[in-house]
Amino acid sequence: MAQQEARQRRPSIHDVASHAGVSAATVSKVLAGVTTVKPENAQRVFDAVERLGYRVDPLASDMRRAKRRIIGAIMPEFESEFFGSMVTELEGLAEQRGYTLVAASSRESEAREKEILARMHDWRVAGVVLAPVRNEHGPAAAFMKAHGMTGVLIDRVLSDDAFDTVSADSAAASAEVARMLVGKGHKHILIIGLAEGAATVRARLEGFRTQALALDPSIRIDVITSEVSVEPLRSSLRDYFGRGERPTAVYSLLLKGTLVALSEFRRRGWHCPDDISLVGFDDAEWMQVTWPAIAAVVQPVRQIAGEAMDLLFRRVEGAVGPPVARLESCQVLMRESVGSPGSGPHSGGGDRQQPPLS
Amino acid sequence: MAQQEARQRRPSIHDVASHAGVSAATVSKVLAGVTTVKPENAQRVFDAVERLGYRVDPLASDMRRAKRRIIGAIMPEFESEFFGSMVTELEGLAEQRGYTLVAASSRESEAREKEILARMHDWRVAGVVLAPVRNEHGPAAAFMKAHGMTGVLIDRVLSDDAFDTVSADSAAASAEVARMLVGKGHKHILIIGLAEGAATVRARLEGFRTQALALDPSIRIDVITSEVSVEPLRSSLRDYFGRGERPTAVYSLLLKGTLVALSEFRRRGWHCPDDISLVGFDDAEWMQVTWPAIAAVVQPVRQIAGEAMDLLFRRVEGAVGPPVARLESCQVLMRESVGSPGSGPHSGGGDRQQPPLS
DNA sequence: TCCAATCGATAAATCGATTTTTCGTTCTTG
DNA sequence: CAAGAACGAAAAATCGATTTATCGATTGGA
Repeated sequence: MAQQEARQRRPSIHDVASHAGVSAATVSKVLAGVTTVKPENAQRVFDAVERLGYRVDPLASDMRRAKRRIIGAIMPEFESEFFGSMVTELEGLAEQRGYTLVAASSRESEAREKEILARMHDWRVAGVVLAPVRNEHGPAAAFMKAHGMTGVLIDRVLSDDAFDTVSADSAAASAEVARMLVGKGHKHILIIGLAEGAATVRARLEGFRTQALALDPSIRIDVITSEVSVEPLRSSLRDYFGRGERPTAVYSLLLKGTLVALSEFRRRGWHCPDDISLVGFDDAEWMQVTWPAIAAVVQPVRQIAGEAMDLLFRRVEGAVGPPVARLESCQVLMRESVGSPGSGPHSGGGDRQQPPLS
Repeated sequence: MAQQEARQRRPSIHDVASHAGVSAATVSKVLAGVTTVKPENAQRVFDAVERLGYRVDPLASDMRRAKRRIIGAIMPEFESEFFGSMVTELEGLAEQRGYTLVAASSRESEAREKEILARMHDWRVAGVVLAPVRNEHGPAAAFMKAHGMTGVLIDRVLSDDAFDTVSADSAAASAEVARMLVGKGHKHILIIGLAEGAATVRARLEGFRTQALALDPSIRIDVITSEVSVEPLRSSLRDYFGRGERPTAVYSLLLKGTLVALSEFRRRGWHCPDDISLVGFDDAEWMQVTWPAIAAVVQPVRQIAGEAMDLLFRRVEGAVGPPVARLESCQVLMRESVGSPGSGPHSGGGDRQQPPLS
């Protein structure tokens, strides 16, 4: 392995050229695989490359093209397993195609989302994978449209008139949850969620409601949502239980809601599934080892990432035609947090409230 | 807001120059804030910039400098809260200084780590924040050294002779855990961990052991570690309990271990803290809402990221001198998973094993 | 033998900025 | 009033690669 001095300037294509006794243009062609180069010269170039440890500067190489070999990825956050593995997948797929992935977190802010997008536009990225904070109608997607950027929208999105979209099939998964809960005999179910404005969350809600009512029209479905953050949701939930409402099952439309529900159950000393059943949309590693294990809808991260990148590169390579909207199907994992109503030892218990624990 | 046609070429500095009736050099100077430009011309430049919606191309702007305004970040994975929020913090700090953060996951592979590093070297990044897979002696750090890259090592690292390092003060935190457990009367404690070769994990182990033995020389400390993945750890743990070993407390040196311990407890029908106490190094959102809440050592992500970036930029700006090794102190959060031995209703219970649940 | 076609490789233009050099004015000052 | 300093801005070089235009040499056919 050719090693060069540490603090020295890196060899450029001209250094390779002079070492090989050819011009820089020839070096470029050899490295690009052009066949109209005399084999002898090609060999000299390869030797010089090896000797100097030369590597193409991707930044300089990208200078001349209108679109650089960079893909931007914008996620609402990096802290969750879902978006974390999404970035990992996207990174691998971009890399496979010789592109560099630049990921940024919008931190659940639409304003920041747009700023990041503008910055990526400055970088002249070839394409963007955007997981919008809210939905496809936000300022970020509008910016992409206005500036003719190529991109794909994922996750909190259903379909768009300008961009391809890929997301989990929330409605189908929710319907399956509904079949499961109704099948177990639940007749009073609470649904909790955030940001009802997001199309997918609405799809999760409607998918559940439609299926549940189709199976049993007499079923009672309560819904608690909060527009902004988790804290209002927590207090709404506290009020709801405080009023004496006793659903036999809770379906949380998102991970944060599952956590809120669990902590509220704890405050009140309720146990799953004896006192109440719980299912959450979105799975996490801890949910299968905690006691009881929490039933969850597993999102197909790999499929979403793969499909998104396929669609994106198709567009990058110039594909035209109307945008497509892909739905990838989820898996519903039954776990111990779900039981039949009235079967547990504590069922029908009163307001055995415990003092707050922290 | 000046809006331009979507599919049109973006305006370059020359477009701005001709619109303003000056040279490109003057535009560059105005935008750089050089004061030797006639105010009238500066105004014309600003007007043209506004009218055309011009923005500097960061890639072209970086071409001339030896180090580009890019910071590379290499993490072992993106799926955990710890590294997820680390990336978020690093991204914000880089952005504040006008740099772009390019994050990549080594996926717990040292080979991949080195490849990514080579790619970042090709990009001529100004600096790298490397969270090594194993420790500071891996091939990645060697590569950085050999090529004279500037960088900071974080997390699974204690100190290095070439790079500044920043990590959580594992030893101090573990000592505090030891004081806590010994204080509660535990006399037989099991420690589980992965990759004992990692300096920090060893520090966690020794920090605990030293403090615990200092407080009570008669204490029994068992250690189960696995070099590679979690599965060997799981089976070792199963064997250990299967042999009839009954520690009253378990201290897990890392998050994955905490999950493994919890699931093994579940298999056996043991409950925290009645049957056994549990403390984990590294905290996660779910640990405070699960039942019982799991005691944990909280790592100072913000401080680590901030300190790492401070040190890195100091080096990027040319600071010399011997490398420093920073330790940021952790917080130990007591939660319900910890109790006194022998106080629970099930204590001393036999091998009440349940069948595997999945 | 001479002109044309072909092949291989080089010179030069290009990408979009920054930085150094050069140059023409204007302002001082002896 | 002329020489020199000071100032402002344009021209040109630069970064490292790619691509187009150009050029020389060889080969072919007429």
